[in-house]
Amino acid sequence: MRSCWQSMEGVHNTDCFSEENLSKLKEIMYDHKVSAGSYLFWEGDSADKLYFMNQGRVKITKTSDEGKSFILYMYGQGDLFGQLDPFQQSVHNFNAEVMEDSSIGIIQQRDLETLLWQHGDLAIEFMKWMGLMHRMTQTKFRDLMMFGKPGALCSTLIRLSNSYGVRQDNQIFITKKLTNSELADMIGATRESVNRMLSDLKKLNVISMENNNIVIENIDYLRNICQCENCPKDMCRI
Amino acid sequence: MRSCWQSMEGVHNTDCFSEENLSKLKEIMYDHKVSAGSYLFWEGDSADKLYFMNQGRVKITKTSDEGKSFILYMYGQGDLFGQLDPFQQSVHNFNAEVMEDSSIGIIQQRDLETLLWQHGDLAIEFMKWMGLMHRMTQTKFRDLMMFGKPGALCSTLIRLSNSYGVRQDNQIFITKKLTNSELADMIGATRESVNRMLSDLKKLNVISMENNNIVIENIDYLRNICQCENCPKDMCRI
DNA sequence: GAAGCGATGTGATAAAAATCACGCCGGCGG
DNA sequence: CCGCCGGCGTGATTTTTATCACATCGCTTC
Repeated sequence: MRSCWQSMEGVHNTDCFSEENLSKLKEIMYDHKVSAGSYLFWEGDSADKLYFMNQGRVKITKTSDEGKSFILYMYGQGDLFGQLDPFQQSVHNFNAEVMEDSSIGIIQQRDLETLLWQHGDLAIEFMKWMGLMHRMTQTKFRDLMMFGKPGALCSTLIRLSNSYGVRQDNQIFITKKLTNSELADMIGATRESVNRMLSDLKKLNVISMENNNIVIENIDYLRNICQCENCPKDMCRI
Repeated sequence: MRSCWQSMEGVHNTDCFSEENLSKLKEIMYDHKVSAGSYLFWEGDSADKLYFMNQGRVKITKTSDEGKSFILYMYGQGDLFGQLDPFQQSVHNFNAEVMEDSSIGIIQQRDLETLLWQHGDLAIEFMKWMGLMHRMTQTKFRDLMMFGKPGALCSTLIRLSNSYGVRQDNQIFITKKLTNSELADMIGATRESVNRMLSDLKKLNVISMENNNIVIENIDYLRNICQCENCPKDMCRI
């Protein structure tokens, strides 16, 4: 029962899997509890696992020599991720930092490979999923490169609304708190710049704050800034 | 016979395929000649083909409302590309513009799907390839976001050297001519900025020009600027 | 060989974004 | 209740990058 709060979730990055195949994947998972601040993997670690978020939040990051960090993705409940190359021994290029105490299902590469060999239709859905994730990366790349920092921020707010938004009337509540520094690291800007851009958006009544959560009041304004093309919601994510 | 010119090519984005499987793919291709300036597909077109470059060059681009354009990829001989989601009806987010008269093998989605169903090992190699392409996008994304425009340019020069470089002694000749505007569109900068950055690199003897081709004289300098981690060459491409 | 054209080179200036330097607020632990 | 700390807000300044405005160069074309 949803009452007046209609969640925009239910859109996950695993929507390309059938119920049946998703549960096949779940059968080969081993559940782990991991606590905020720990790391699932570090760059350089061998990439031989997939991760499924039952609960919690994880960010995929990269840190430069000077200590600046960049958040490539943020994953929440229902998301599947990992450096995704089945049948390949490769190495992580990014870090996976646990942001909140989380419950995560871990799939071993060899178990996945066995399953993919056994079930052709799962293999096909897996390819769909890989393709979807790649397109997500590509469209984010475009948004962050082409429209300046304001465009990058607006794109990120729209993506947050698809990943974590709950709609009420014409407002969208972003149900995860994010610091300005985190937002900055998601778009390759500084905390101060993000702060000023958010202030401007507040002045224009494009967004507002409700006990430290961002509320989107005018998503069309955001869409306009980053020339949003209304991509499918399972692709336009954080 | 290579004599003193040792090509760095032979590294292609299809290296994850076995000879046998690559020739299976070639069997279902239909060869087309396309001329410079034409488009293989436009954003919005349905994405139901794969393309294999026999000869020539294609760039994948996006144009903003104000007319600025961004080059996401450039593909040359031996490269396979396309919006890559088998078993999915999706739509292109980018344009594919033919840069030189080209000979391109086109694979229809349904032919690919049949082949993938028939040959499990090809499906597996196809997944490897998809994963490799995604990692290429991710690492480029990182390079272009984290190290300023000079870092983005240096990363691009390194990637060009992996895609089109020929090594002689300590020099690497980039065998494709690129205008400063093209370089600019690859890194989200302006022609003038690229021009000034290239001038600086020339003054430092990091690069030189040999009849309008870039020659890399000191790749370590470039690596340092973009904190290059010496990723596998089949991943670190344009 | 003059005109036209696309590409390069470069100064001057403007805009965008980062950096530096604080003050402030709210929660938390002693 | 006080001190501390992490996060926020905001001016002033600097750095980075884009914009504008031309000059030049090499090539093609008539």
